Amino acid sequence: MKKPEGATAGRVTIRHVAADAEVSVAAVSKVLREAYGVSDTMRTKVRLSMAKLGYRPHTAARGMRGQTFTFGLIFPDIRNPFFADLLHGIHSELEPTQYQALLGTSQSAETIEPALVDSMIDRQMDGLIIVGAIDQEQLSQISRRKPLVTIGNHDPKTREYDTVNNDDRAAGSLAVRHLIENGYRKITMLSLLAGSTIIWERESGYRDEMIRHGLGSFVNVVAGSQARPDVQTTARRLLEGPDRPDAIFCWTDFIAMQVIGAATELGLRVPEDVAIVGHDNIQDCDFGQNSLTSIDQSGELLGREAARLLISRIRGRVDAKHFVVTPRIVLRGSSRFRPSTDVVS
Amino acid sequence: MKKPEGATAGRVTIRHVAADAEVSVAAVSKVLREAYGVSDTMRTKVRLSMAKLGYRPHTAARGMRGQTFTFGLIFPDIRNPFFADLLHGIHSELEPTQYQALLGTSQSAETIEPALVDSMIDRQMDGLIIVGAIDQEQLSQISRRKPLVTIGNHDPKTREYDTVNNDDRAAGSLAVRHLIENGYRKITMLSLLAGSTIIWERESGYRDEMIRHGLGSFVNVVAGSQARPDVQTTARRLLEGPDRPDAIFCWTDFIAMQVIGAATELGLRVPEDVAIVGHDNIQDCDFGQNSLTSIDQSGELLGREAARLLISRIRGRVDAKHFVVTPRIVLRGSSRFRPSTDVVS
DNA sequence: CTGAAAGCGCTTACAG
DNA sequence: CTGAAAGCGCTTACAG
Repeated sequence: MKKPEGATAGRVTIRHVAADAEVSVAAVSKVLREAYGVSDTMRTKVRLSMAKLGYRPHTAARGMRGQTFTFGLIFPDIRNPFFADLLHGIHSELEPTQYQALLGTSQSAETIEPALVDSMIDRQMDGLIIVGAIDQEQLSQISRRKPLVTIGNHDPKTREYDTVNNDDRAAGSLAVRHLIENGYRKITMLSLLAGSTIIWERESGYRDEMIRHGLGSFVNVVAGSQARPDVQTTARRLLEGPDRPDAIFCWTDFIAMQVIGAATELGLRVPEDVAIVGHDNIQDCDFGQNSLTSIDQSGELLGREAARLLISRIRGRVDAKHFVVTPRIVLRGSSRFRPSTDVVS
Repeated sequence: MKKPEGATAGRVTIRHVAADAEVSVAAVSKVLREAYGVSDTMRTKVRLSMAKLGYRPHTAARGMRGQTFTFGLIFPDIRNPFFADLLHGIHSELEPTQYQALLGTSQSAETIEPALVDSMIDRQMDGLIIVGAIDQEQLSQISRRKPLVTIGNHDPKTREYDTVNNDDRAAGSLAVRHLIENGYRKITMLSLLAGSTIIWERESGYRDEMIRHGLGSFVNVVAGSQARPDVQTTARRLLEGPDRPDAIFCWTDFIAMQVIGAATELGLRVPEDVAIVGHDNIQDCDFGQNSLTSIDQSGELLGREAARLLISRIRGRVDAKHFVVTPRIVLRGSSRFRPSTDVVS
């Protein structure tokens, strides 16, 4: 009585249902899977017995032969609040289905651990959604083993898996255009070292837009790590340097917040002395006293779409889909005013 | 070739390992489980073959008879950033083990859906960690089916499951004591409607400490929902009312941030006109321009401890453990100054 | 349309 | 210490 109960103690199985409905075990299985070739009468009988006995399918047993109805989610890091939006989107898409998501996160924000992928495959996930930086070769290998959808990995040519992305190039342009319209010129981009395709896209969007406006000589991409102390150092160097930018476009809000913090500590006013634009439009952007202009890429939408694609892929689709969502900019206090310019003009 | 591969295509099983090591299937299973009664020679042989063949245990198959090595995590809502801390703690504790966590979240922040619990049980989770409000009767039922640890549910008398908690009573006291020391008197608590044990504890900590300092007549607990519009309404009513409190202790940072936002919009200065203290000490407390005094309950520590308890419970412990962590207060700008008092004294 | 039987990859008594 | 065999709860050809 004190012993842990066996996994199957008292469990109602399809065998019980079959007996109760006076049909074969195979018939029950077919009803369960909504498979072809069951008469209406039989289906009704079986459904009735299932309800009556409170039958619940045993996922592990199903997983032995078929599907586990479980998706593996691989996130690089849960602490970036943007991922909460993604997760929310995935969950809401899955909610009406029988699928559920298993989330695994790396301890490091920089890479995806192969061990995590293996562990998901061991657990017979029906499919995988991988978020973040991981090399194409690895993805290609994974896709041969499991249906795969990536988020935040631009690879529009691949035919092996689906991709879901923000139009990151447009995001870079959007940030620059907004800043220019508000009179900023010396616009620096704070980017990520050891970046991924999304970073490169954002960088080139930034660069192209600067050049388009004749500001090629101000193009300056400073790349650092995501570690908090590093960000502080980089931000301070940038803000205290002889040639302080008048605006900084940060590759993610998380970093932008820290840059604002550093600027404030240095006695600089945002946006009067330096404007800041972030990316992701996380909830914190207008939380408390924060007011950060940011590019919204709708994590929720990206998550929903990824879940949708994975389901359709599991259902048999084999051609690759590449979903891109167009970002929009959300204007807030961190970039709104440009007094010096206003005064001049 | 275009068909989805069977779950077991080309898989290396214990049968292959057994053949390669020239031992029985049962022997391989024993080595795998580090079970009793295998000679060193045999263990070595088997391990060698496992490595050589790249054997990986099939979780679903193990789940049919024994453990799945997977924990089910049930969170009320992923969007409160405090949960990221919990998750992080759980993950870091599990990392060196063979256990993995499956996270399920409710769409509603208020309650745990029973369907979620069922789904976890169907998936043969070895144990469950449930975070947040859920009634004791339901918990008691669940604990009869699965090893269970709760976080954020005070029930020190139960013998059926483990609990991991912040000392929420101390938290309430701590907030009040700090505010009083800084000269605040009219301290209101913003609490949660349809609360849980943690809320009640915080409320009584607040109340007791107020009374202890002879401020019983200022005791005022205002309870609202977590929905954003509601919070705005409640905050505004409180701040615009005839009898504005000079300090507000909010049951969670998430709410505190919104109260600060509302105060700022109303032209009130924080902390000069009204001090704010939150609870959870989430990362956002000193993110960007935020500077929120908050009670730190170390989500990471709570998460780690919950994971540790669940493992030991699965390993056979049957007596209930109740872990309580003592909170500390982290002082920041939102409650630091009390000019009017300073001037008077 | 319906069902008997084999089998998925493990674990667990049980016998040697 | 070691292994043969039954069985966990399903699904999947296959035969009727």
